[in-house]
Amino acid sequence: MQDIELTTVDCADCPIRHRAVCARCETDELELLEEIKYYRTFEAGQTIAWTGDRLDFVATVVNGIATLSQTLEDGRTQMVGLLLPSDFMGRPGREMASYDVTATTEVTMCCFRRRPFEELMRTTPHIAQRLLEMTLDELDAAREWMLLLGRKTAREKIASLLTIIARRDASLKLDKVENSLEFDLPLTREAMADYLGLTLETVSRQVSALKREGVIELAGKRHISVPDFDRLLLETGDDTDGGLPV
Amino acid sequence: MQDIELTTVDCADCPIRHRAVCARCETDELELLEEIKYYRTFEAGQTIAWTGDRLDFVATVVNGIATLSQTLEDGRTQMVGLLLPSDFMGRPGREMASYDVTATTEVTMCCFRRRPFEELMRTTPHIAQRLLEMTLDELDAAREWMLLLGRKTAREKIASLLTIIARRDASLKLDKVENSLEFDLPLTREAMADYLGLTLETVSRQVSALKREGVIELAGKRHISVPDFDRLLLETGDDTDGGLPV
DNA sequence: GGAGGACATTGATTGAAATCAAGTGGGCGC
DNA sequence: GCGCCCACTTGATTTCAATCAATGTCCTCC
Repeated sequence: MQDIELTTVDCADCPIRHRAVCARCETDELELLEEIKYYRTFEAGQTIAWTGDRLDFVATVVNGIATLSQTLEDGRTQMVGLLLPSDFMGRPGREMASYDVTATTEVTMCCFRRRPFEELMRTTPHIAQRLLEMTLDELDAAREWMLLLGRKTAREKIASLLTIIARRDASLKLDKVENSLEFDLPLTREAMADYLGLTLETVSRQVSALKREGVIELAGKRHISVPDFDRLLLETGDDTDGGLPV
Repeated sequence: MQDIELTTVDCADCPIRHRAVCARCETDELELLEEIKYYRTFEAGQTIAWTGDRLDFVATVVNGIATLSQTLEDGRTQMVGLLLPSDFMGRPGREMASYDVTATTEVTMCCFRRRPFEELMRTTPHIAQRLLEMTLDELDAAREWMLLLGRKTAREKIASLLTIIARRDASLKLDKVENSLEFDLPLTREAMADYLGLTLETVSRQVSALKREGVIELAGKRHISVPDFDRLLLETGDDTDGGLPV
């Protein structure tokens, strides 16, 4: 758990200022946060917390990718969440980590000591409001993942994961979602397998199959290009229509 | 969606007063809620909301059981949540239902029109605080379910479901959790299958297998008794130790 | 009391993904 | 440049759960 103390960045210049738990804060509220925040960096592969560890801070991912995962006695593991920039880690009111948290890439986190943060939540409704909103979104995402884990085929799972990564990537780059796009996979085949409830061999086979059939193209192991995004969407098994109101 | 208007019960007499979204409210705050609340009853089997429906209320389950489920284009369905007494339904700030909500038994709900409720959340931090807490708990439950869906065997899934129902039942009855206990299954085999990401035949086979091996005993289709709860726990694949801090 | 239907069990067979087992290929250190 | 390691691919086989197909068992309603 050795890590590097970083120069603290001014909240006003923070790249995720408008999406993180502090999104709704006014300038004066930001100043309060600014006082209790500190940065930490974790290397790729490093464990940020183990299930059951005492965790004295909560944090926002500033950049990099981390995973949340759970493990059964005999070692079977399931990833239960992906922490991307602006995502929040830790639970106010809880002393211990509920999941294993691992840095997939190098990760920088904006940390707050838990006690002062809990106190701020009480006095600053904007923080609690935003956290509720983010938690509700995460719950929706977890439930969508339940549908994938419980009912989708291996091929649909892969297509769904690629879709999600492609969308997120496009939104970060502020590209409009064109029908063709490309991106890098931030996960190993094994991490993909842990996310999708598959084995790494099955992941590899399905990626190969999608490539063979021209749904995706590979450059190296990790760079994917999708010539026809609608075609990929068709492979996810999801409703194709957006589900807009009547 | 036809339903029966019930005589409104005084919040102070409400059986779930201390566990629901209103748990933290003071007497004066309860009075505000009291003004905007109304009861609705849904029959067993009735659909409370379809995904994408406009939903002008949020609600707390007072009694009965309802399910949240999602469906793929071709009809495969996955249950993503179980609403038990005191659980909250609907999302402040969202107009449409995100899931199909179905009454499994007869269900009574304590409803609040969405707009006034959202307004109350803004002015009454105790409600927002409690809702955040409940949402975080649901997120934990959803993630535990992801582990089950992604990595457990059919037998482990059944054992896990029985464990959860047994525990909840014991907590409702205020029994101390003895090593032997009994309860009724509130779900059909099909609903169990939808929850566990299995087919109803597999559910039936695994229940039969656990019975054959003496892990459980059946009286009728739905009444289960567990002679040795630890034995059942062993079948869930979960860590046996409670995961207490070091 | 019997017909009909919903819910459940059980059996036979198939099939998708896991498992077991070699390989391949690229990056890195020496 | 060589070898090694790691991430990944591919192949052969097994296995668990799905699927297809009968029954069985209540329960309700005439």
